[in-house]
Amino acid sequence: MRISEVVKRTSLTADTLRYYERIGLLPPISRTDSGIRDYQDIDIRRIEFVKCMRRAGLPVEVLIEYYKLVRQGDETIPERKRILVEQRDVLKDQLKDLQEILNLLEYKINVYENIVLEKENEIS
Amino acid sequence: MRISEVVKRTSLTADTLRYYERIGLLPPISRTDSGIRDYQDIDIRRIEFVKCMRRAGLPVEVLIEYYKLVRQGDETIPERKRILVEQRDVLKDQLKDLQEILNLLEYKINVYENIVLEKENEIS
DNA sequence: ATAAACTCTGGAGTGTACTCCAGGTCAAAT
DNA sequence: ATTTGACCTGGAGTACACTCCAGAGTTTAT
Repeated sequence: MRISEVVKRTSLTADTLRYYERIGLLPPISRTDSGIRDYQDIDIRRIEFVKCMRRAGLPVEVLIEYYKLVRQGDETIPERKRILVEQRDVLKDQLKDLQEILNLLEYKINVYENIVLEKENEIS
Repeated sequence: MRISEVVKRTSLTADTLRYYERIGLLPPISRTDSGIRDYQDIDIRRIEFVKCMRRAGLPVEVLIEYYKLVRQGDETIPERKRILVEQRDVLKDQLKDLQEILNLLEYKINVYENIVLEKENEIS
């Protein structure tokens, strides 16, 4: 499928898709005879995984490293696992952090809510 | 207290603290006669809140806007509350997202774990 | 067959949030 | 009194992750 189709499916931009390929975050995509990119389903799955990990804050550099290991074959599985475990732990910490911040926000919102209510009482 | 003390307490850098003041994310900090910053406890509390909101991904611009509203007095309370509520909702979505990504990571790690175990069985 | 729409490359530009000077002043210790 | 270390300002530089061209070729619809 052509790049515009991938744009629709992944909601990444064509520029981003080409950029990812350029920096080695995606493999060289197969081309038609005239040189136009022809994405396969497997490419889409990889793009989705990349998208997902990026949303989780995993730096592009780490993902490139990860796929370099994938290309090197099965003996890199422990190293790949290490990367994922590390990222999981980062994510876990982040999740805990965000939960606390969420609580703080709820508290602050509540404070404002009460101030507004008090003002309304003063008026009446 | 001087900036080095604030660095210790908040683990922000001196450059960042001065930068935050420059862009109006912190108020002008009081100075000694010779022009050296002399932070108060209230400044620390504000810095902590800023730090917290930054970790949650709230853009610096939004925080500046928020403190602009604080300076304008009580009639901006509903608007301030709106900002916090908006950020809370963003955070909630993000939290859900991250939870899903965490699950995906756990799954992937498990897959690798199983591959490693299978290999060990082959050997024995 | 020709206009309109899509795709290509390589390189430059953008936004966000710092981070790092240079060149100078100030404070504390010897 | 002078060395050492902390602090000051204004401005330039950096890192990351895109994002946006210009100029050229390709495909599709009329």
